[in-house]
Amino acid sequence: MAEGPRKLPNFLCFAVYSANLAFGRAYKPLLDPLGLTYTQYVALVALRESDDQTVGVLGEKLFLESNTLTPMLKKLEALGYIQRRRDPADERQVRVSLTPAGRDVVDSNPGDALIGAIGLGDDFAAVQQSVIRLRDNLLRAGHSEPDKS
Amino acid sequence: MAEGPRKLPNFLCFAVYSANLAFGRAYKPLLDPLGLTYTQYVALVALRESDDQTVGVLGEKLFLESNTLTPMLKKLEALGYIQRRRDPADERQVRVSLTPAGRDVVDSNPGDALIGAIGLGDDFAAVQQSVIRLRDNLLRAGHSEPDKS
DNA sequence: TCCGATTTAATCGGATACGATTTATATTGC
DNA sequence: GCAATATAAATCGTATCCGATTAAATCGGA
Repeated sequence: MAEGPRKLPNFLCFAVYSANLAFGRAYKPLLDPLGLTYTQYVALVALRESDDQTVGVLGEKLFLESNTLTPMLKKLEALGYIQRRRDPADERQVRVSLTPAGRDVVDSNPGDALIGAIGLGDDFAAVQQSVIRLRDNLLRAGHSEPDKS
Repeated sequence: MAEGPRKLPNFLCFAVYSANLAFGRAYKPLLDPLGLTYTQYVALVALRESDDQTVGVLGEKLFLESNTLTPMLKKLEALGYIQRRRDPADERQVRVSLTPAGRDVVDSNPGDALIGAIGLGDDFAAVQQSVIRLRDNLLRAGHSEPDKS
């Protein structure tokens, strides 16, 4: 996981870990006035894509499962930003949708205030693609690793 | 925070967020046999750099504070991987060092098993530097933002 | 000296993550 | 049609994160 000397700054995993912390802290002053946490905001962005998503489908997009999502979605419902209801056609599933208030909040794009702070310039898209590729490679490796051939 | 259409895959923050989740999941099978979590392992790497670091100095390296570190360090101490003791010259500070067992664990470089899974090839160093730059820019923006001139 | 301000770590409460289990519903095989 | 299986979400316990507060020790100025 590290290239040169085995110190923290040479660990790619630590760069990603600490960058994630930094994003959370940068978003906080933007989201606090809305009563939202960073993760809750990300969930609202995912919910903007379509109405009546199941918890499972939402979890695939967010790389989370119901153990994490259920409490968060209940909180977002209590805040009035989403609606949750059992699917009448399959009572096992819960369908989640933005309320008008939730759509207003997410459509205000509070993260735009950070675009200047990122400071990657023309590299923005390239870095984003690399991080996504890294993520997908790691997840793929994890899925197929239990293969002890 | 997003460039093109405002969907989750276009958010750099989400790429970083989900890549961090992916790292944690990729590390888990490597660290479970050692009884370590991902964050605990990162702390051990930071502790390898020098003996008798204070909680505060360690927190600067990890971008964490005592509210997060203290419970984690107590756990690492209970596992026998580190030693904690009050500094006799300044009883406010706690000095932390790896035990021989802790040094053995971290020197085994368990993360090396992931180098192949990352799959960034020659871009490894460039991506790492970009993510670090991104992190530092975000943190800098947060520190000076409370300036209401 | 001595008392207020500062510093350091620890504590506390709320919000994720996540493995493991549970509950409720749906599907399948016979 | 019904028991066995499978699936979806929820629940539970543990471990981070983090804002806010607390406790203890040190420092500093009059």
